[in-house]
Amino acid sequence: MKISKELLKGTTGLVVLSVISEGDMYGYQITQTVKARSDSALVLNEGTLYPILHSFEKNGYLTSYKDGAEGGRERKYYKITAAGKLFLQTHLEEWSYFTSVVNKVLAGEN
Amino acid sequence: MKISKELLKGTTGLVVLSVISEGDMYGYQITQTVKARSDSALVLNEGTLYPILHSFEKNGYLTSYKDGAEGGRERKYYKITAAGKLFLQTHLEEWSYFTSVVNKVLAGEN
DNA sequence: TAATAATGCATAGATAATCGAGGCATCGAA
DNA sequence: TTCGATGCCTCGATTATCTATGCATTATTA
Repeated sequence: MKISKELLKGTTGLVVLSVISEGDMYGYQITQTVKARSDSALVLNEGTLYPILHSFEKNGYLTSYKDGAEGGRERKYYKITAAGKLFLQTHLEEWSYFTSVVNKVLAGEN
Repeated sequence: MKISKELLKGTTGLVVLSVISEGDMYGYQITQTVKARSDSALVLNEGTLYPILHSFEKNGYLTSYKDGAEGGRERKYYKITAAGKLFLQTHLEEWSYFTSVVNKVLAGEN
C-alpha cells in the first residue's frame, strides 16, 4: 500500500533513532533496514535522512565514526548516546499516546 | 500528554472528515469535539482547520450550508459527500496500515 | 572491457502542512 | 458594560519532507 506523504511526517526521526538504537548503523543501511521492515511502505529519502542524522548528532542524540568494513569502503556509522536513548524513550511513548488518541477520535468515542 | 507538532501533521484532514461523517458540524464545533474526545491532546488551530474545510469543499468531499439554530446565530455547517465518504474510507485504511508498519519498524521485526 | 546498477554521503531549492497572530462580529454572564 | 466564549476567516512565518543534483566507489553484466 502506498502511504501519502503527509502521514509520514513527524515519525521519521523516531524511526531513524529506533533502528540505530538496536546497533550502530550507517545511512544507507538505515534506509534499507526501514524499507525491508516495512515491506517498502516506508522509504527514507536521502534528502530527508541525512539532515536528520546531522541534526541528531548536533543535538547530542547520536555520535558518528568512520569505519571501513574489512578493507571495504569507508562508511559513516552512527551510534546512539544516553541522551538519544532518553529522547527515543520519550518519543516512543508520545507516538503510542498519539496513535491511541487519534484512534479514539476516529472511533467516535467520548 | 503534550504531543509534538510534527506528529500531528497529516492526520488533521482525516480527523476532520471523520467527525463530520458522524453528523453535520460547523467549524467551532469540530474543534471542540476533537478536543473533548482526545482529552485536549489534539487541538485544531483555526488557521489549520478552516483552510482544510475550504479545500475539502473545493475538492467535493464536503458541502456547506448556513443555518441559525432556532433563532440563534448563524453557523456554517459542513456535510460529507459520497466522494468524501470514499476518501475517508481510503484514508482510514491508510492510517491503519501506516501505524501498523511504523510499529513494526519500531519493534525491530522483520 | 565498457556500461550500468547499486552503494554511499551530501546539499540546495521547492513544496506544503501547520502555526501564530491578527481581524471582526455576536452572545451571555458578571 | 466589560469580558470570556463563540464563530468565521486570512496572512506571513516556520519547518519537515521531497525532488533533483553532484560526486565517488564497487559489483554486475553484456
